[in-house]
Amino acid sequence: MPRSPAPAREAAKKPRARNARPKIERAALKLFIHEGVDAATTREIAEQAGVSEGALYRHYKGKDELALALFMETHNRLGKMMVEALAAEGTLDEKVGAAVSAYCQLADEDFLLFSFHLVSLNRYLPYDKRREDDPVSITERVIAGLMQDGTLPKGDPAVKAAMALGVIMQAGQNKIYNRLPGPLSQHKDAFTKGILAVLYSG
Amino acid sequence: MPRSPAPAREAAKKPRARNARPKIERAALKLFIHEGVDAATTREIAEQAGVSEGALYRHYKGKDELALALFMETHNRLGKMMVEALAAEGTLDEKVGAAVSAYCQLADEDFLLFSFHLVSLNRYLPYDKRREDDPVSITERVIAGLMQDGTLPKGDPAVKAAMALGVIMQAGQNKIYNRLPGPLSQHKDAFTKGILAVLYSG
DNA sequence: AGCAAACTAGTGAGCGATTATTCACTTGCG
DNA sequence: CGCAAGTGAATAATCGCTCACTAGTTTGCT
Repeated sequence: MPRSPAPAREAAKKPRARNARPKIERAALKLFIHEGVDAATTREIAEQAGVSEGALYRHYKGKDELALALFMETHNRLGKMMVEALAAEGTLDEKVGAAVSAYCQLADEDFLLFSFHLVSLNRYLPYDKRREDDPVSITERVIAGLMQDGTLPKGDPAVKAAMALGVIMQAGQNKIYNRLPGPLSQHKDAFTKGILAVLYSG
Repeated sequence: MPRSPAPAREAAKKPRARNARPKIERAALKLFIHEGVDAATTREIAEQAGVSEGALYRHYKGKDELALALFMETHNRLGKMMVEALAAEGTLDEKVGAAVSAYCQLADEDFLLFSFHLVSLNRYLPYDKRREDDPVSITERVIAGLMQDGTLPKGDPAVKAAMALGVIMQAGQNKIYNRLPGPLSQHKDAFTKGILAVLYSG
């Protein structure tokens, strides 16, 4: 008659995981970034997290919802940041400096989360339905205003916005490819000067 | 006794497709761009191309090889272009102007192929093993040289290269999102001025 | 405090659905 | 005729997700 548990001998039962949610999120981020959301399987995520597969579904409806939530976490913070930095009092140079600093800080604070946002923009940007306070639209409107009042040379605000954002976003991309060692903040002065140079060009 | 074909009556047999390869490539590009390589199924590609599923395997080993081939087609042309434009005789302004013109022309000539390259850089760049004449390395080396001889202010060539490339690459991205109507060439002067402004900044 | 019911969170085998790829066959051009 | 190209049903493998179960913690009642 086997006494029910009998934990004495035999391959010491694996202890049950605790606090699975953050483990899942970190593991998912790594796999999503390096393999892509579709290629990363729920089994891989669970294994990498040291958690069972079912645990994912206690916290998220499914893999897609997990990925979208991780994206939106950064995306929403980024939108707020941009509004705050650009709406503050001060010269254009100060505003750009503030926005760049905030962006670099976000990146250095949690580079995995930041990287996933950057490499997933293509896939998830359409989910940002607001079209009002998304980073690109904000930038465009600020630039259009500055062209009106003569601070910046006239031109196409959409083109200027793309170029200005490209200066720092491409730097982020290259950091993901390990082409820029060290924290992003290290280069914030270079980014600020570069963006301002683009803005005043024309 | 049924005569073998008997094509007379009954739902006029669908005519066999011809020249399947280019049809498959165009269909695949559209689906790869808008759904991603993993999400686009071989069935969808075949249907969109008006071709049977098996046809794909007459020309490619599989879906992944097809995607990589489409990426490399643009990637190799881009590498050659950069080398030609930047190695030519002339001032820095002329070189940048030439590179920008070539890039815009590539984009406008076949925007699907160009778009797929741009949105897939993350996935396929690691396949570019050369590390010698890939666009980013080329740019870095040119910039490093110009810093040496005093044409450009001293600084980190990797950062400058990222910022300069970002100016035009982000514009390409935004065109994919329909934020920049019309051909990219239309803005080549703005891109050239923006890139030069970044290069000289510091 | 003592105790058990209720609840929360983790488990992992298994299911249904989907997918990339194969292959025996067909077509039609040169 | 011979071969390159196209067909599509069949297949084997994989994957996301469900579910019945369980461990550990909190709650509520006496």
